[in-house]
Amino acid sequence: MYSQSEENYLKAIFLLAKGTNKIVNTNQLAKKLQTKASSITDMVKKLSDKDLVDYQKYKGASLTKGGEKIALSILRKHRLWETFLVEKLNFSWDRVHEIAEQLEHIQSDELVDNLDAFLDFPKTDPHGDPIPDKEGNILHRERQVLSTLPIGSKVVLVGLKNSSDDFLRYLDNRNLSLGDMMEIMDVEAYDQSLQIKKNESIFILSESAANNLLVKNQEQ
Amino acid sequence: MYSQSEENYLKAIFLLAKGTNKIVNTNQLAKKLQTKASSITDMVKKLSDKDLVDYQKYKGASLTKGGEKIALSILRKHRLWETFLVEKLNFSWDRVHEIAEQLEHIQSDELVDNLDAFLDFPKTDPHGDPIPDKEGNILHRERQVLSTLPIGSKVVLVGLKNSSDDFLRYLDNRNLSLGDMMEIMDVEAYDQSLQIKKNESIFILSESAANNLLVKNQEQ
DNA sequence: TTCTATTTTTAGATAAGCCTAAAAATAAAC
DNA sequence: GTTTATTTTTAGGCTTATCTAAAAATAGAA
Repeated sequence: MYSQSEENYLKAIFLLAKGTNKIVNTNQLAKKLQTKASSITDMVKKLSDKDLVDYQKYKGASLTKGGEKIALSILRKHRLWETFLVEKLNFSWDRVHEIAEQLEHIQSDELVDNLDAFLDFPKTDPHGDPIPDKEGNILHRERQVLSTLPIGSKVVLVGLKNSSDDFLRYLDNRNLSLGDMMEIMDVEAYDQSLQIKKNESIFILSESAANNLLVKNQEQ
Repeated sequence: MYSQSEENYLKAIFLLAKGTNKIVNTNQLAKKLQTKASSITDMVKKLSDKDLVDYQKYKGASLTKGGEKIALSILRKHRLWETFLVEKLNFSWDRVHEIAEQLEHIQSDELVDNLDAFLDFPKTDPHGDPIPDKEGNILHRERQVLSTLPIGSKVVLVGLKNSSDDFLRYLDNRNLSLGDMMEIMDVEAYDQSLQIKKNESIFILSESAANNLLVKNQEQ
């Protein structure tokens, strides 16, 4: 099939384009893939020859239908494995990314389907990101960035814009997990920090944290 | 750490030497690894430089302590994953080898330990082969080849000398699984086939099948 | 023991995926 | 609208793991 490298490039393009067909440029990819710009050019050309990306010299690359299909299947595997690691093997959510980066390249449709069933067909991974189904359909739930909401909003934490290990541990230290109910009590005019009420206790979130938390209304 | 190829070579040497420190020769390895003899020579030299095998030109290779340690850790992962696939993901025992060949190369000690615990520290894999522990200790259970036992022996099926998919399906078709109690009723002088009683029903096993079945006495 | 057959090694080549350094194209600044 | 800075591509090289074909060593047969 496709090599691990090819799969990683396709996934990176997908994630940088955020699911749209936006063009992703060489330097962005080099940064994401921790490699040199010249390596990106080489591989993107190769992927273009295989009709997995559309590539225009000096402009950048975007996924074709075929490339997107592969990217979605890798993402599906990554997120299913992350779910497995957290739910079945008791990993904390900040320890699973690296291992899932390896597991996502295991080739066996039957394995993925059986894993999906074993996990009872989860819709999102431990970080709240949607898991594409077998056909590559991905659920886009209504999600808003916490920092954009007005005082008085009652919300549920459903996802993270940024899932860096540091941020995940920051949330752990504040006892914040997906599914938590919260209310915005106040916003500090000076630094945009938020006063949050959760289970009758009140704590402070920095602006930057609030920029990375995705929530939905409690009523929905 | 070590590349997938290196790991595969070390595992192949271990399996061909059957756990002893016997010397394995180039052609054997080439056949096992589905590659050319010249490739074997190249890699074995490389492993020798890294002190993972002892290599003598034109003689063959055997594992050093260090090489054996790695081989055992790969074998441990392979057999744990096979157990996972059969027990948790409902794979049949003839479909797991190929997938475990991929999974055995995933690098994470924590993953292996957590998987081991999740499976409740199994001692053998679905084919009856012993699973090395974390330190590389491997349990050698008393196991005898069925065809070597006398008429009247009452035994339990505990392992397979040969785990080819064809043989596994042969056993499935005869409803034979590990743990089954059997009694040798008769041996045909002409072709050494065995008359076996299991749960009050009688069936015939060919000599070649009996050569590949490992059993222990029921009393043990 | 000498000749033949088999096994193993060497030498040189290839493909994938990466690199560095230099050249070319594009974007930004004045 | 030049000039300067940045981005991207090209050219050539390296490493890993493989291969083929030829040479060397070992094993088997007469």
